[in-house]
Amino acid sequence: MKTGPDIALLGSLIGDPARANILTALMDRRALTACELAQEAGVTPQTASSHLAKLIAGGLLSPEKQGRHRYFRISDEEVASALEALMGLAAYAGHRRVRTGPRDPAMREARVCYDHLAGDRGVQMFDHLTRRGMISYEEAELSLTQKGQRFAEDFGIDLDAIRTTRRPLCKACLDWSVRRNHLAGALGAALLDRFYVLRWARREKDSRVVAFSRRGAEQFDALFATATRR
Amino acid sequence: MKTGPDIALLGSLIGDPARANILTALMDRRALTACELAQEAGVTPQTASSHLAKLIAGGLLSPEKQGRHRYFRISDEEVASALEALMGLAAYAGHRRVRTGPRDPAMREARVCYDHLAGDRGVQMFDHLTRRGMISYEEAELSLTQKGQRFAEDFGIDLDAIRTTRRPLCKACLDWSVRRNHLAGALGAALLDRFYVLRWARREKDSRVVAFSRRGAEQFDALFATATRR
DNA sequence: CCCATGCTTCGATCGCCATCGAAGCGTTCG
DNA sequence: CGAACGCTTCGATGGCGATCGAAGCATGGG
Repeated sequence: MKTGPDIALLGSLIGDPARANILTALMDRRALTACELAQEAGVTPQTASSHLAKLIAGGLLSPEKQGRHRYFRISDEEVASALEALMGLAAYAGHRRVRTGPRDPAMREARVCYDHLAGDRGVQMFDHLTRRGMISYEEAELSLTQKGQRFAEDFGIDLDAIRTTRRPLCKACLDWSVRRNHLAGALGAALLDRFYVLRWARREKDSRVVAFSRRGAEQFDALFATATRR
Repeated sequence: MKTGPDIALLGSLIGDPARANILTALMDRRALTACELAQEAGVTPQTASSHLAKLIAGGLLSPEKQGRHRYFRISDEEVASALEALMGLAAYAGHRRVRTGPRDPAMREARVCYDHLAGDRGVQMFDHLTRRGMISYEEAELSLTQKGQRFAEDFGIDLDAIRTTRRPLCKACLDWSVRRNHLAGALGAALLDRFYVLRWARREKDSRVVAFSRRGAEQFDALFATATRR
C-alpha cells in the first residue's frame, strides 16, 4: 500500500469535462452562480448542482450564499495555483481544447490568473521587479525589498492596507503559457487593480483576457522596461 | 466554448486509482516493468497494460524496450513536477490515502522526487544554497553563481560533465510535504548521487524514502547549516 | 524446435457515475 | 399570500470504462 497524498481523488474531480469547464470558468476570480456555471459547462442546473457539491466536498470550491443566489468561487490561491500548474503540463504535453483560436494570442499576452496578471505581460512585470531588486528570493520565499516598497507606494498602492490581510504579500505562480513565474499574492492583485484604475487595461467580458489600451501598453512597457517582451 | 489547455484529459488520466498508483510508484525515477506496475496498482497485467497505453498516449509515461521486458518511466521532469504540485494540493486539502503511517515521517524528512532530494532535507539544502548566494534567482530562473560552482566542484561534482546534457542545471520544484521549493535539475540529481556515493544516505527498498545514516546526517547538517531544520 | 516468460489484444461483463425530468424547498418580489 | 426564481434532492436511465479470462505475439532459453 502506498502512502502520501491522494492524487486520484483530485484527478477524478478535475477529470470530468463538465467539472473541468466549471473550474476553468472560475480561474478568473469571479464568483458565479450555479446556473451560470451550468451554462459554462454545458449541462443542466441539476447536473451542475451535483458537480458543485462534489467540488466543494473535495475542497476545490467554496460556496457563498447571497440572497437567493449561491455563488461559487475557487477556494484558495493554492487551488488556483495547482490548476494553473496542471494547465502548464497540459499545454506542454500538447493537449489543447480547441484549435488555437483568435482569442488565444490575447490570452497569451495578458490574462487574469485568479486575481493577478498572467501571460507575457505578467512574466515581464515579474522579471523586471526581480531584476531591479524590488523583489528578492530568499529562503525559498519571495519578499518585497525596501526599494520595492518605495516603488509600490509611488505607484499608488497602499501597502499598509494590504498587509492587514493574512494573505502573503508576494507569491510566485507558474505561468502556463510562458512556463515561467509571474507575481501572485496580495501585491500581485493590487498591481492588477491599479492597472484597471489607471485605465491601462480592462477585463474583456466573459473571458480571462486582460485588454491593454494602446496608451496603457506604452506606459506599462515604460514602467517595466528591463525585460524584453517575446 | 473555452480555449486553453485541456485539464480534463490529464485529470481523468490521473483520476483513476490504478493509474494514480502507477504514477506514484514511478515518482522515484525508476523504470518498472508492466508486471511490477500491475502489482503496485493492484490489478492484473491485462488491466495494467491498458492503463499504461493510455498514460503513454497522454504523454505522461514513456516506454522503453529492453530484451523481452518493457520498462516504463515518467516521461519528463515537467510531468513529475506537475504531479508533485498536485500532491501538494492534495496534502493541503487534507486528502491522504492512508492514515499517517510509520513510513510517513521518514518520507517527510527525506525522499526521492524523480531523481533529486525532497522533503525537509531537500528544502534545507535549497535554503542554504540560496541564502549563501550559491544559487541566484534571476529573471524567474535559477542559476548557479561563481561561488556555487566552486562549492559544487569542491563537493566532487563534475560540472562540465553535467553541462553536456541538455537538461537545465538548476530548477525549483515545489515540495508537497513542506510546501516550499527544493532543488531539481541536473545539479539536484548530481547532489543526491553524491550523497549515495559518500554513503551519507541510501535508498530504502521499494519506497521513496532516502535513509540518512547518523554520520551522514551530521555531515549533511554541517554542510548545509544555514537553515534550521523544522 | 518447443516451451516459458512478458506483454498486448479481444471480448464479455459489470458497476459506477453523469445526465436529466420531476418534485421539493427556500428566497424574493409584487 | 401567491407566483416566479434559484437551487437541490430524488429516481430512473444510459453509457462509458475498468476489469479480467482467454487467446495472440513476440522474445529468449534450453
